[in-house]
Amino acid sequence: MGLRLHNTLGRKTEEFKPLQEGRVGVYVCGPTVYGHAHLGHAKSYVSFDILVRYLRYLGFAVKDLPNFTDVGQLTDDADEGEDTLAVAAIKEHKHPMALAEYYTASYFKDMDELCCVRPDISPRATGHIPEQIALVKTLVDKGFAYEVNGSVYFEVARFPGYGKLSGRSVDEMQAGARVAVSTEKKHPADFALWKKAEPNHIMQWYSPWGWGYPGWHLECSVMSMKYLGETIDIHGGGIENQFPHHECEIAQSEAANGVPFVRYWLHNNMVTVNGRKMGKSLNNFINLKELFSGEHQLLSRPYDPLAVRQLILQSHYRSPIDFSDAALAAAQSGYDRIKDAVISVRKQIENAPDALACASVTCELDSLRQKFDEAMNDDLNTAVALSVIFELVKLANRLMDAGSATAGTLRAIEEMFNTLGGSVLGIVRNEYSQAGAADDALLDHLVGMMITQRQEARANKDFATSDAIRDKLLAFGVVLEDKPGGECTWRRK
RNA sequence: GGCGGCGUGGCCAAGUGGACUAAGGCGACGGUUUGCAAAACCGUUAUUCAUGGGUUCGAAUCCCAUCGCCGCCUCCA
Repeated sequence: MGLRLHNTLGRKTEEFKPLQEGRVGVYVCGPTVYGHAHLGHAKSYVSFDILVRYLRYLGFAVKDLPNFTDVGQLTDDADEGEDTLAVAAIKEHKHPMALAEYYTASYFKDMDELCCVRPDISPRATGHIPEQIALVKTLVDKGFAYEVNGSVYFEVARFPGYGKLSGRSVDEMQAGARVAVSTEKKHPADFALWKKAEPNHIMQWYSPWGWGYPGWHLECSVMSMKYLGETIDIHGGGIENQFPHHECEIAQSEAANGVPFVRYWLHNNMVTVNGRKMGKSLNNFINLKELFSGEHQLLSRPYDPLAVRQLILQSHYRSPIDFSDAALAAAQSGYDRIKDAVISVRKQIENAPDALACASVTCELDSLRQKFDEAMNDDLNTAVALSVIFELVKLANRLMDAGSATAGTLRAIEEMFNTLGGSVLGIVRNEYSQAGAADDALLDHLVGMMITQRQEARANKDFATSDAIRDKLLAFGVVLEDKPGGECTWRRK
């Protein structure tokens, strides 16, 4: 059985078959760059990073396309709606484009820390204004949209499929409408394709309807169409965007093109912090820089970015995840265990007897890989896939404890760590800054001197001195470990 | 008001009709090792899956009810 994905359109887990054999286009709704990336971004983009990595592991040529929203989206549907980017720009006394640039760089830095692979293309909304205008024109020409007073609205009543993704009907929404209805619209559910700009609006472009700026949902339709085609394989995003954002994307795209817009809709669930929705006003808002530095009142310590990644992978992307200091600490411990095992395996390869891999181990590795593939094929069950990595850790440690592993065996294990833990899950690095590494040569010598002193003290049964040396080094983050043969090794804490 | 989801050991979490006498991680406890540690390994840690009914030969998994929690419906991942 190949890869099966849960398709929000239809709410079923289906066999994944791309439109073109061997090639997959993935569009992911990216961030609005008016602030630093936070835990929610981490969950979403790690989830879709895993999708892309796994598709590549399966041999697909993947075109990966998360966008940046750098023209502010409206905060509400009314005429006086404010533009989030413009509001942030005014607060920070910067041009919106400078702001977008700054936070785009910040976003990439954080995603690099989380080991998310860089996208093939990161299209910006402001770079696609002519295309957006063209799409609005098409929709007007085809009778799906109407102009009122310099703004253009999509007429939902003309598109019968509206609501098929989110399972809502236009009538229900009208009944539950909490937003003041714009007087310009024919129907409350109609949404803006193009908005007329007031003279003081900073970001505006000239269009057939006068000066204005694009509506909320247009960029995703336009950019996915431009780079991936009229029908795309996979569109991902946060579950909160299911409605109205994705529903509107479908309406615009399908009305304009007359073909299905997206074949598989994937939505990741939300994060909570200590069991509550994360929000700026709730005093539980944690961004990634705070998480990595530990500088936040809800955190007891800094966390390794990959420990955060591991925590995300420990639950399913469609389940909500609760971030708490305890959960992060537990993930950090587990992550350290994997990291230590990988480092040990790599170190031991040089000293191990030079012989081929042991057949029984090869056999065990095969079954682990099979278990891993089955888990990932089942709608990207990373929790089970990660458990395979822990089984690999146990196997590796057991073999190293026994001291009989050949270089071939250890290389086979390392290869599994690199492929499954590294290439697919992204929690195993190619290199760790550790004892013996080139950039640590000086440190290795210095710690080596301390170890020699301590060994002398131990030989004289001067344990007060030997323990003092160990404690002092620990205070600097250097852990000493005595091995059975009397040898002592060190590692970073 | 409408829509959706969740409740599994001390904590996180997978499993969603039979191989479940419930994976994995964290933690705790005991053992091996150690001068003592650390790390690693071995073992123990849920007869039970919010509660009460029901369907079934069989239910953590399906149905109904009750309680509790969360999210979306407004820019948001």
